[in-house]
Amino acid sequence: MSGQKDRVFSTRRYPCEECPLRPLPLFREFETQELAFISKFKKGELAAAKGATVLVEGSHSAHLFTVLSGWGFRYKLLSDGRRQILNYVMPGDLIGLQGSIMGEMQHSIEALSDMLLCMFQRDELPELYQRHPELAYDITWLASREERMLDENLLSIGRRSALERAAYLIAFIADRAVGVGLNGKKPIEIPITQQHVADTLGLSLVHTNKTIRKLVERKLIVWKDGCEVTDAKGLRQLAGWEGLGEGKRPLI
Amino acid sequence: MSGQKDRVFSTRRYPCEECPLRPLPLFREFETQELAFISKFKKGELAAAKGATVLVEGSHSAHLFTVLSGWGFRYKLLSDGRRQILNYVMPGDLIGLQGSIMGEMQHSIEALSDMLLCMFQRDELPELYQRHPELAYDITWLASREERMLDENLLSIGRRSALERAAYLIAFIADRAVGVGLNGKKPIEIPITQQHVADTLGLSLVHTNKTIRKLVERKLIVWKDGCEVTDAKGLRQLAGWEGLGEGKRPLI
DNA sequence: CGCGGTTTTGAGAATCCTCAAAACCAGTGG
DNA sequence: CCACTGGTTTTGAGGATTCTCAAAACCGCG
Repeated sequence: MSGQKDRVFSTRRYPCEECPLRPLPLFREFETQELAFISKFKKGELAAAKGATVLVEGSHSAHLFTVLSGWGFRYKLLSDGRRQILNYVMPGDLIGLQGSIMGEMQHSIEALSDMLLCMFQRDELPELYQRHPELAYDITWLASREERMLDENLLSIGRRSALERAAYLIAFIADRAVGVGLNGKKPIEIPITQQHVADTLGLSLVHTNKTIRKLVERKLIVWKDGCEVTDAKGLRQLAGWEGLGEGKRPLI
Repeated sequence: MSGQKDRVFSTRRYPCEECPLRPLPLFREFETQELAFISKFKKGELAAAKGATVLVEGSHSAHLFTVLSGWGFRYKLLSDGRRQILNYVMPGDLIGLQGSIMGEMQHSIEALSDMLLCMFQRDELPELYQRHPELAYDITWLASREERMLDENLLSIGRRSALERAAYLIAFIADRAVGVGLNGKKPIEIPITQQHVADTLGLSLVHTNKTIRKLVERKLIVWKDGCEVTDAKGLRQLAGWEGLGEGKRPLI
């Protein structure tokens, strides 16, 4: 289900000044000075292969990361192996902050596809707070955003039916994905298995399969090596969800 | 289920220097200088009566708060009225941060008991970030902590059985409550109804009742005008939960 | 061709839900 | 003091949802 190995550290820099993400309309403009600091803050890049564990629960990783490309997911395990996926991570997301701020990681992160990550040094975070209050504010902003997403997910798992839950999940991921330009072609393709969906929704694999089948019958999605979203509006409608309508956001 | 009214603003100050919470062993020591700033940051106090809505989803409240005394809960509603309680708030918790950082509140907060809240001005937050990086860091710390609690709750709702879920919830609340000295007598008394438990666990009221009854039969709790925890260890064991074992934490 | 991972299907069982009504209890007004 | 009220807890019963177990189908890959 996961591999610890497959990690490749590359010191070769993807210079922040030529960041492929930053030009996207989703992200706010940054001062040259801020950019310079971030560039200095960045210690290198980490390539994680599909299936690799990027961060492990219980560890005290010295790093935190911003996703440059690829997909991943955050999860927790119960002692008997039951798994709950907490959220998905995609380009622009800051990961490992919890561990950096509070010490120990309380969740794991696994790569859903090959990923490229910007690496930052945990112990330089205080310096960032000292010297760049706006960036500090941005980090809090990102933490609040994660909290907001978790609130939504909790609402969904707690109070929506299986079908609504599935529709919400896919609509939610699709919405985020288009924001960061992950839809190369028209329909967004989400590289997940039905086991991931089950572990996200808190359902069994069998029932998840039957639920997804209903979404396919309704022509809201196509399932083919992952999920292709064909009718995002229909999904939102089924879930009774407005969409996340985010404005500009920071990118560390 | 809630009342918008019952809010009493009192300008009378509970001076930060005589904060009843700060001396607790749970909270980290603060520099005189930091304390002075917080004291200036604090604009007054808000008394919320039991059942009052402290913050409403969709609003752009000009304030954020730290709970001085009393209990409350954060929740979200689906358009048809289904309610999900996201977390409980108790003394020392900072609330309304999401709204302050990101603009609009995306959840509501209701008082479970009479509450007393320290009021801060949202638009002075940037100044705090400018002038007191350590406090800024503390705020991020608190946001990360909330995220961590949500992760745990999500795991619980998604992957634990009804009985385990109930045990976890009560053990979790109890653990937090003893930390902030909410157990006047021996057994911790949690001022919630079974409807609250149901809306937290994502269960129906009827099934919640039957589940709680099992906990009572096992002599883990007593239900009498709310929940009295008689065997916290037993609850943790049933839930397969370690406890939160928090170290020192900040108090804004 | 065989293998492992993923999806699909069937069937019976457990969990959890809804509906409905009663019991209980503190507070209120007559 | 008592009847009434509203909120909360309890109980019963049938039904829907979701689960587990088991097996087959499918599919890319070596």
